[in-house]
Amino acid sequence: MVLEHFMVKKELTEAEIAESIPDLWQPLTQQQRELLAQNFTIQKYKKNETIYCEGETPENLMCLLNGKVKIYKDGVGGRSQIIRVIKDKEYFAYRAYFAEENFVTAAAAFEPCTMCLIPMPVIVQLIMENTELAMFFIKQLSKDLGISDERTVNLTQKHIRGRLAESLLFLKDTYGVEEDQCTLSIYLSREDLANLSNMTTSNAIRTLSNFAAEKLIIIDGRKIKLIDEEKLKKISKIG
Amino acid sequence: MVLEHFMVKKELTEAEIAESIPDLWQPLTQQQRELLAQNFTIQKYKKNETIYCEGETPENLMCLLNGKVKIYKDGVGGRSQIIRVIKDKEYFAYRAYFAEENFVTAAAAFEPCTMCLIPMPVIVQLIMENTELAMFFIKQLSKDLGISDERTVNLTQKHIRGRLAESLLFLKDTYGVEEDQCTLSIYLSREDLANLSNMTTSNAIRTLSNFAAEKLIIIDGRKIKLIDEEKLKKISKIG
DNA sequence: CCAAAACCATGTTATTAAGCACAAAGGTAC
DNA sequence: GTACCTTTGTGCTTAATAACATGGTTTTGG
Repeated sequence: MVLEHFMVKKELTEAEIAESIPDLWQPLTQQQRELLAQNFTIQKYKKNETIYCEGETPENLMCLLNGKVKIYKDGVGGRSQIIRVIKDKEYFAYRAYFAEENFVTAAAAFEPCTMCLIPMPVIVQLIMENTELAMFFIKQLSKDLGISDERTVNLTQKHIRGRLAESLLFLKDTYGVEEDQCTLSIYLSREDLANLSNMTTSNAIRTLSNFAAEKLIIIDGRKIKLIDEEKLKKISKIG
Repeated sequence: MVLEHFMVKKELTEAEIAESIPDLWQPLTQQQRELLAQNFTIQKYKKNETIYCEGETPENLMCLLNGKVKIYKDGVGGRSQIIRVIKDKEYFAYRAYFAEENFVTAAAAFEPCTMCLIPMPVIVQLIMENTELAMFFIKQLSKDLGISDERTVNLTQKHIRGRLAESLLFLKDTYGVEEDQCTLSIYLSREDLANLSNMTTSNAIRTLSNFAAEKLIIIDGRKIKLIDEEKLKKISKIG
């Protein structure tokens, strides 16, 4: 599947760039900002399009400007596991470069996405020149590692209901809700929900139906309303 | 359980320090080395002693000089999960400080251990002054994050035999073997082996016995000899 | 619009792993 | 040495989850 991207090396104003990637931009000197602006590319992806694959060599840091992205890993027997999800203004695709590895995960767009790309060598040069930027990445990686360790335990020790409840709450935290304050803003397939919660698609469907029967949620196709969040938290906590 | 440590702020020679923590030492200027040497403490822990607990506030970077350490997390229902293990010359206990969190894991000594402690504020100061050191931590965190992501999928998707086989091979890779080239250098309880492989102690015992019956390993108490490593790799791979 | 494909739902069965009970072996303290 | 506690080993039972089968429903693409 070969797909065309809009690959735009457009002359964005510095103000536009600054707003897109404030965490990266703010610590930089004027000279460093110019270097960054010269190496700043915008790229768009369609819904469900693959962004990168396991085994590929990382080249660019990516920052999601808008849309929703999943980072996942294909495990044994065709089962896929969603490792984390990316939302607006989050950076990704840089870990493997820093570790001097190829990607161990893949990334795909849940929805149409716009992101900006910056070549990793430029990022490394900026880190070398700018201590504050280095600390930004150290902090980001440290947080992600903590989350990953936490996730390992949650996915392995909690039971199905606990894992699904946790995923629903996680999706609310990450992508938020619509105007009614309870409909999740992301509409996932049952399969993605299963891959996020480490279970088979059948079990995601079944457990979701059970939650609906227990009036914890209301489901309408892919639209999910969280009704009894307290109860969901309890289910998530006890596993 | 309150225990006394040997807390030695001894005047180690610079050569001794350089040998203990080469990755940290090598990039530093003479002035930075002096700062580090002034803030360098040696501490010893007994077998099975707790090094830090979940929820505590991190204060020091630790480098294991000799011994073996487990980083683990207590999950639901008293089950414990070993997240990673530390060997000679590896750094740990710094992630939470960088992330500005309390520890989300705990650490304990598998065996009698000696380590050195360096206050995290000193480390941060050195990182701010020394780009090469910053890159060292970025790389280390990036590698650990990749390992953690990999581990999440292995622990969730592989079956019991695959997970145990993987743990045995992992222990060989990490801590090595004795002179006979096949006896694992680390003698773990069945419970630790279970916690490393995400299974109950009963299942670790049972599966280990099965491996022995299949002549893949020889067990003699806690001593484990890997006999048919190829077969173990195959079991680990197919899950 | 229609056909094909993908997705959702539900029931049934099979497999896997956990839980429990108990006995034997090994270590440790006194 | 003896008593006690921890660890290891085994068998059996039960619970949890995956796998499979089938039918309905929605979405997609021409």
